[in-house]
Amino acid sequence: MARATRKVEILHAASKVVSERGIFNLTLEAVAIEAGVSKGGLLYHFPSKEALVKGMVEHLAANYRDKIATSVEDSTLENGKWISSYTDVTFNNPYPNKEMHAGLLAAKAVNSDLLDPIRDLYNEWQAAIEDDGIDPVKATIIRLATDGIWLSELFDIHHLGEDKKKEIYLKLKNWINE
Amino acid sequence: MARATRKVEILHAASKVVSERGIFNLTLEAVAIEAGVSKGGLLYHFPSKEALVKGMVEHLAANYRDKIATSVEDSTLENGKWISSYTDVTFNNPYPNKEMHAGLLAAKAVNSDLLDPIRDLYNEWQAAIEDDGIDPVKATIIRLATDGIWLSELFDIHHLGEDKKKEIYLKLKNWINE
DNA sequence: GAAAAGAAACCGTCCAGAGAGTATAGTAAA
DNA sequence: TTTACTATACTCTCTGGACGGTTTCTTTTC
Repeated sequence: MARATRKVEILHAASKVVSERGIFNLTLEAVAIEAGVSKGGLLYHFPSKEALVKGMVEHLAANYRDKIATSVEDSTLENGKWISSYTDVTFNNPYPNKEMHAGLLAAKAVNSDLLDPIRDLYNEWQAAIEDDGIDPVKATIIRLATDGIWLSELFDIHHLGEDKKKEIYLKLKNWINE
Repeated sequence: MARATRKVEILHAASKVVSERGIFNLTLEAVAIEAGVSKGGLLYHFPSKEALVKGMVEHLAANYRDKIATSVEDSTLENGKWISSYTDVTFNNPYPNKEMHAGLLAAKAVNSDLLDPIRDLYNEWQAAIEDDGIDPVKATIIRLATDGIWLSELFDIHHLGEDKKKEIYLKLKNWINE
């Protein structure tokens, strides 16, 4: 309805196509149909496929950044705000992760330069994590372990059960304030 | 020359194409040229694109499994053989990782079922790691952290410097025997 | 405040190019 | 004779993007 919404709807549709049908099915027509828009309408908003994927990445990067930033602001911790927020959001927010998966795969496939917004994100977070009031090596390991779960979910390679995942989450969180 | 070699050469060529030019350039013709084989010759060995990607995944899975198995056999550790080997191989072996990246991306793009050999690998390793004589949660976290580095290298998102990477490696290795 | 004008947000078709896979005829070596 | 190819040509399908509409909103003018 509102105008900004349509673009976002299209981006969600694109993510959905990638998630459910794979990158090779990320065609303009498939996205248009999924979004309930004609091909012409899609191209009005995103003049090329690359522009569409760029939109996906930028959108999810902004989204993810906000989530983490909000979590950091709400944190009452003395030390380890950033790493704690990163772990919380990434472990407990299946939605942005799904979009992230689709966006990453699409960008990697279409044009690696499109990953720049993600690179910026990671540079910011890595810097914050290393200046988070706790041992930077420890903090980085916690981040990496969090990303490790991500990798296996992205490729659907190995799923730790929910219980094991929780154990790991708790151990990591606990380690922050050790 | 030898018959088994040609197939392997083609698989390497395919990985190279994916690594250097992205998944969308993984065409039969591109692989054939890269491998120094005609398109007909390529199709003689791999009758379809899917068969080619299947070959890639199976080859790298076998390769990776061997590397880890050899490392485990050579290990003199009482406890933590598996997790230690996994970390060693993954940190210090850029070659199988590059192939792994290409194979994963190609399989994910073409047909997720092709990832089954990787799933088998991970199931085996996860089982071994949980029965490795050390706290299974700790061992799993070490594995995940190792995979985390992987993720960022796969997407070329963020590179810890070699020095930081080494610090992390040492801390993880040290943690095994703590 | 109604009508006209213009911009924004779409729709639907067409086409050129590319790539997967087929077909086929031939070659070299073991 | 079989295996392991080369080389070329051809079919068939799909897809990105161009293009020329049409409708809906917004603003201006009288």
